[in-house]
Amino acid sequence: MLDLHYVLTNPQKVKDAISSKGVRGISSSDVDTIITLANEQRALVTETQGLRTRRNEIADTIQKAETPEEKQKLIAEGKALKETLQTKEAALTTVEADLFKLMSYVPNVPSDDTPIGKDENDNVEIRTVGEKPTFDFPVKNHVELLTGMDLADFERGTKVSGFRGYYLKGDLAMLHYGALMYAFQKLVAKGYTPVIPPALVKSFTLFGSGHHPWSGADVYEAGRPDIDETGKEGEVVSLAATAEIPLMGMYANEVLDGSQLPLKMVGLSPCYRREIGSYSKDVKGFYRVHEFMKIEQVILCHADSKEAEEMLQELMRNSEEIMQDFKLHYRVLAMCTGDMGEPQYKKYDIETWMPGKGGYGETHSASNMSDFQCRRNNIRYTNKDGERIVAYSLNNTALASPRFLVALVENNQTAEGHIKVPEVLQPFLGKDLIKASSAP
RNA sequence: GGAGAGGUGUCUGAGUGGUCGAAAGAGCUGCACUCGAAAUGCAGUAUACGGUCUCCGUAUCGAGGGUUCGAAUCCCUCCCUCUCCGCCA
Repeated sequence: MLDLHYVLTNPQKVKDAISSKGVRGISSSDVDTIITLANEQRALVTETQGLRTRRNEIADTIQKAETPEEKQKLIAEGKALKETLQTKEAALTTVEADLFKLMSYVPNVPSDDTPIGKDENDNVEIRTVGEKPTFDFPVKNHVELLTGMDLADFERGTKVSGFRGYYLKGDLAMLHYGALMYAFQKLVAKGYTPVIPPALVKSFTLFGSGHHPWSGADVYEAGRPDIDETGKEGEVVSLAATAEIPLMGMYANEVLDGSQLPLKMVGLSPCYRREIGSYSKDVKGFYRVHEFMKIEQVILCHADSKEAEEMLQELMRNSEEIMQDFKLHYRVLAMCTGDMGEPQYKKYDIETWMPGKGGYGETHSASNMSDFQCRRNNIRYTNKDGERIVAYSLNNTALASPRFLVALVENNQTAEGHIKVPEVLQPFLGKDLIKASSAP
């Protein structure tokens, strides 16, 4: 959510953001509606407050009334005033609801250094790190490789879980958790607070993170646990698509001590995505699945664009180090306006080389949200002067598995059909090579 | 799943229709006293919003709705917490 005052004073920037991001659910002309509604809202607030002032005066003087006639007169005025007030309050409620609905669709305004563009083709490559590996034998994609080694089972995964279901087995299961643990430990060593957050979350958290209202159907609704005998349903909880959601919700409606910021967290959680808009995309293998594990970094920092930029670069360094530790080749892209999503102020993706498809695949996504999420979640901090300021938030993937395994196993396959284990992960498996015959 | 108790400011805790944004105590801040500290005394100490913005107003006593000229207080619905029993990884 943007600050209403910002929208009122920078309508053109907001309109530009709506069109350059291609935001759903709102058009540039709605910004003018917002301005109109905001003016109406303020007028109605002033008016209702005046009416309430008079109501309170009446209530105050009514007992001091000298004569019954005077008292009756005041009661009559109070009754009439109550009706007027109710009408005005109803009007105000409507205006505020309309205003809130439009405001909830207003995207964040992208940073000045964000490339303007329509879709992923307009993203800008910032750097590449490492070398594309060369193979003197025909490379297999991870599906062929892992199915052949009996380390992954997509057929039974689909039998049990449905479309995009999978099993990780044997050394691959160990590699999965070993890599996650490696990344988790690395971030903890860097001073990030490790957090295992709930994956079942209330709706406000999805609004707070900026997933709602745009992502609606892509979120699994996990049910209504407090359904009663009359069939009346309680509050819906959803399966979080990322730990970012519960980690942002964690401090909702709280005022933090400014001297404690930046607050750095690393969350490990299962993630659930319906992938509604991606039915026909990446249907094979681990690249796009409905449930996976992810280690996510989240930072809450001061409302300072310089500090936020430093934090974004730190988040990038952390994730890149992990990829470098795994000896994987990747590139960093600056996301263009059309590909960055509504809540983002600035966003980078890391795409890792995947020999099986002969191309890069997104493995990390880093965002500076400015105060967009914190305003929706009402997360503030007190500064040195005791003022309450809406905080800034940032996040980046540390490691998402099994997607990253696509890159890891494909890049480390050998002519003999084995998979080399990166040195840093060897302690988790107790071996440096996963042999084709080693799977049960 | 069964039974009971309760949700008031930073905390403890009074308050059962108007004089209550809310007693009292604690805490915190400032001042005084002191070589300094403790103790003591005095004063201040919620948040959000609106305005004619060093001041005034409005709202907030778990949330929402209702009754009333007027609600922390009465009524309804919901949420949450705690205790005991049962079940359970």
